[in-house]
Amino acid sequence: MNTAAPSPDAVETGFLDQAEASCRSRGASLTPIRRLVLALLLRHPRGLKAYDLLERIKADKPGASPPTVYRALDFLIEQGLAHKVGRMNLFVACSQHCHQAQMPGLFLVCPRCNGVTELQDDAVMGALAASLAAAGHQLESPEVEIGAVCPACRAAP
Amino acid sequence: MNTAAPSPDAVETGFLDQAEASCRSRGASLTPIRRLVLALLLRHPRGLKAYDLLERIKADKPGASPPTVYRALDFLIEQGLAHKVGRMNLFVACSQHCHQAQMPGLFLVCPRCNGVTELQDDAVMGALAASLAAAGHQLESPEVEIGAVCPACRAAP
DNA sequence: GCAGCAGTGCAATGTTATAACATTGCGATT
DNA sequence: AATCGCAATGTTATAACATTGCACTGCTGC
Repeated sequence: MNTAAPSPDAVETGFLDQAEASCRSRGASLTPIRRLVLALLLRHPRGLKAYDLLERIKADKPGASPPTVYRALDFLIEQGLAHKVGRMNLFVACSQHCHQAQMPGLFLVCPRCNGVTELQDDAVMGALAASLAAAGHQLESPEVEIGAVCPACRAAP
Repeated sequence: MNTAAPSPDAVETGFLDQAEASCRSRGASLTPIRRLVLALLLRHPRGLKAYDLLERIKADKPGASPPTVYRALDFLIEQGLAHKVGRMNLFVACSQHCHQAQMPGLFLVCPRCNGVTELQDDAVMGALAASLAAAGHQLESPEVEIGAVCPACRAAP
């Protein structure tokens, strides 16, 4: 239809294909179910709950059950393609390159709208890592989740 | 028994009394149930799950039910006396002075042993706050929870 | 063929949290 | 004293989130 710019669908498909390749390179496979879950997460940047996801999956796969979703999510999280927002039992796609970059990233979770923003700030992360190291601790994962009210919700209280 | 140093019980009671006073000064009251929950949390620095707490409360209050616990926890959290570890659905007493200091504090949560360490690092927190502000966000709460392997667990894998 | 394994379907269950409504206890007002 | 108002608590049920265990399928290498 449109050759001037890639359509959103094309962007999504591109991302999925890339994710698939990246999985394969690690000996894992992005099966249809997993790909579907990832696609759903990509389409909902605010994140989705496991059971919302389940409802949506059922449209394609009527037999889907909780384990279907959780298994797919575990896989995606293992592969660095998705994250769980602990606070809210919310899952989001890691649409950014945080898993490509070596530097850990910040996840800003808005408690009002559930929006998740990924923020890259090497100065902060460097300071944080240094401080943890000084205390003998070691960052668990490259994603640090922080509760912070987003600009939109700050403006409209 | 021992007049040379305060016993652990005395320390705990002192802390509870202090908490009670602090609540009263804000027009809230640390009722027996709430005090009991706080005491249990203090005795378990690794944190407790809501239903573990419930079991223990039942020893004193056989009629206790889930809402009993959750209401007490909500209250304690509101008052800055306890904190929920989102990741693990774990509740810990805020034994430190993080609620007295103006500066937000870091909560280091070890994913292996569930231990929670409170860390005060103004440089990191300052940098973090500045970075968030630059992105238009605002820290939600003065407690920032971070998954980090603790020294003990790092030493003994 | 068929042993082994990753992925999936399915049922049951476990765990965490809240809704909804009734009741109690206590200080203030009349 | 009777009543009201209000915070806290009791009680029941259920919603929401997550896992376990086992059976089955389809593939890959022998």
